[in-house]
Amino acid sequence: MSRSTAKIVGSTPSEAPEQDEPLALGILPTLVGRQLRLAQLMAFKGFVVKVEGVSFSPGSFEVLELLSQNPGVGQNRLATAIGLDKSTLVPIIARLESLELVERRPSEADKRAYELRITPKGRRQLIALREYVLEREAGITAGMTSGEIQTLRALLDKVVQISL
Amino acid sequence: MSRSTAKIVGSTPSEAPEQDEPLALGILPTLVGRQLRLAQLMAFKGFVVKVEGVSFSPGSFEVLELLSQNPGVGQNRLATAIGLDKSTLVPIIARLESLELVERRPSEADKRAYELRITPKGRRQLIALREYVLEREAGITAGMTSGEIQTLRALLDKVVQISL
DNA sequence: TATTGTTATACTCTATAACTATA
DNA sequence: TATAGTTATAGAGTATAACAATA
Repeated sequence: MSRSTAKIVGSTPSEAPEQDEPLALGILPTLVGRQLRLAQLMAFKGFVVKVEGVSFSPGSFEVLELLSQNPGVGQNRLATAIGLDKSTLVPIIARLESLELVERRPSEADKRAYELRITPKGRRQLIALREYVLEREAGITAGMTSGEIQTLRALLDKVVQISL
Repeated sequence: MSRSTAKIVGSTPSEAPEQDEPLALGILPTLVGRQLRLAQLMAFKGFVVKVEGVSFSPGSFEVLELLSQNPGVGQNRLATAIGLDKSTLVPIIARLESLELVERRPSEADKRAYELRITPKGRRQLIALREYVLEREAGITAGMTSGEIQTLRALLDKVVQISL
């Protein structure tokens, strides 16, 4: 991946760089947006959890975590909370249901709706998933002090909030 | 729709939350990885530049920026610098070429290779693109002091470097 | 009329593998 | 054998629009 060696910025070389030297990056390294993209790419590279032979994406983990905290919610509210469209959630829930990690029960109060609950099996796997996720976290924040981690979280939160 | 009105904070509620209160998020907000994902999502939401009726993705911008700094590079090195596979770059370059923003010239030294150069037209549009990108940057970092921005960039850089 | 969840569809971004033409 | 670039293909991940049942 790219290296942000501080090369000459502001003047354009007229010849191609030698094969072994890194490309000049111009203003790219100064862009928070790009750094955000690269950092996120790195953070999720190879994110595949395997619990009991089943693999999970970050999205599935979030669904299980939210269901463990909010038993009985419907798909609409769940989608909104994760920041996805309701239609996007359909295949995710379907898969989790077929794995018997999530249960869909018709709501009695509202016959259009379903109540989603995590099953005991789902809860067991969630515990293993949390462990994996926390390991990844440790990898992402390796080399940072706990103060830096807190700062990073706070600043990222600002980015998330601002653009809402 | 009668539900328990007991609000349990800090432990897992056994009933679904009311419609109007937000979902309990558990450990999710403490995860830097997730914050990274959300922040990136927000930062690039609706990123579409229109210059002279042509729209550009963040990827196209990076290609133009890198070509303006490194005239004559080949697609392989360019792909590596952006962090993409060489095959992924093919359609991007093809589009930029058909728009006459980039020129592909067969290398004389290596008959397998092409030398990529940004055209004058491409350079003009790049200037407009830079302006848009810097506007987005301002949006992303709105509400931050320049010290905070520097800190954020440094911490994101740590994430990028660490995982290499 | 509005909302819940589903379906059908499609777009973006990305990668892998196999190919060609050179090196 | 290895490399530059292309092609074909496929997989995430996401969205929009239209629909049936229900509110």
